[in-house]
Amino acid sequence: MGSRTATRERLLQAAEEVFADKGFYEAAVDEVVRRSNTSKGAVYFHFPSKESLFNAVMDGLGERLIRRVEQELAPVRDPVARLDTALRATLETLCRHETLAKLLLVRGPSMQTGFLRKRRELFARFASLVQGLLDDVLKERPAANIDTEVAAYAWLGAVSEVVAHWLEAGGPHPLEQGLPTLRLLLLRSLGLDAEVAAP
Amino acid sequence: MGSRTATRERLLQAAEEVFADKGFYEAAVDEVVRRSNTSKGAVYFHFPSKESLFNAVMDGLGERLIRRVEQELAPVRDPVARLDTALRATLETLCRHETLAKLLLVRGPSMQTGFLRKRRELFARFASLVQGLLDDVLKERPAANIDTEVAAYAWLGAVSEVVAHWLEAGGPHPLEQGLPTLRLLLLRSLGLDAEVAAP
DNA sequence: CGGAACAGACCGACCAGTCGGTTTGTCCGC
DNA sequence: GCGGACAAACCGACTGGTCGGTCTGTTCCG
Repeated sequence: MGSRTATRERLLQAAEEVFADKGFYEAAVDEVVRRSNTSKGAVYFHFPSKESLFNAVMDGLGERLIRRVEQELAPVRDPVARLDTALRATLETLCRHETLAKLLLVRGPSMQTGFLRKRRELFARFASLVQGLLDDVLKERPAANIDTEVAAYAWLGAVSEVVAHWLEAGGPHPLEQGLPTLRLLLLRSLGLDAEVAAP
Repeated sequence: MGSRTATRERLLQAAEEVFADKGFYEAAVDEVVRRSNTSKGAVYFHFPSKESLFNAVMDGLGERLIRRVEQELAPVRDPVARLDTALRATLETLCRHETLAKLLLVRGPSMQTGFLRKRRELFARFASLVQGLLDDVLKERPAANIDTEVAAYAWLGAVSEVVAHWLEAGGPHPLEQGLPTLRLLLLRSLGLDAEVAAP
């Protein structure tokens, strides 16, 4: 039955859950063991350390998130629509996988020095993607002197915080209440009042 | 000389530094002791636990930040100018006190479950302040259907992320490059193109 | 039989918190 | 204006528990 490498997946799955609701430090390796019905031996057979297990989890989640967004982005050509799509896809993905969102935006930070590097990497990738979208939009619209690097990080932060507020404190739902407002703010901030009624 | 309560300040000061560059878990109480030239006894005389020491630090910083912004806000009457002032004051304060910024926006999260509550509290206070400012601006301008709660958190997130990116990765400086862009995005997103040249 | 994949008892470092003791300040009676 | 009694503030060696990581098996596939 469960091929040998399936154990690795069970570990990653369990680790994702445990890290998501305990954070790195408060999560005990033994808890991951319990929740995956494996053993300490299995953990340290597949991963050299707790930290590397964590990193594997984060890498997996980050990869999935970015890939998902890029996939939805692929068929869309119009720059404004691409921006729009990216925003929606990101919110959708984060809402659909609360574990991911919690780890990335709330619990993730609840970890050690090493995690900050991981988070930086991921945010940098995402930011550069967003920056590209912004550049494309602004290419033909002299929308004023906007530093698109700053703007990209600002938007990452905005989305993160809205989702985090929902996760932590039961704030407005990112998709239902959040998306319309964020969309409006985003388009407006780029000087695109006309496009408010796009698909 | 050093009155009794001065020790408490030394402890808070040292704790602030240590927590800021180690995070909660990687910071050892003994390190705080070393850096404050006191003793373990002093720590546990003034604070019942490591966590309460941390909370005291966070409360102090949060209080200072909010008070500073409210203070700068006090003499300003025009709603748009108030928004503008809040943005600038926040960025200035965060840049001037890197320790504060690190703890609040980067390292802070690197702590345990209890911190999330503290962070939530602080962000909630700040968000409600910002929401008030937004409401005032939008009161007489039918700037469309913006959920000001969402918008407030979005702006907190935007500012946080820009500052964090600067702290962590040496991104654009929040005041020099960040402020102009953030200001533009903010005003634009509220439909205020005219005011771009205010003081 | 050999080795890869796992099980789980065990170890030891690390560190928050304790506790008996020492110092410093304060207040009183004389 | 002084001793001494009491308490608040502080010191630092020690401890007790926790948890990441190891190590000695055991299983099972080829």
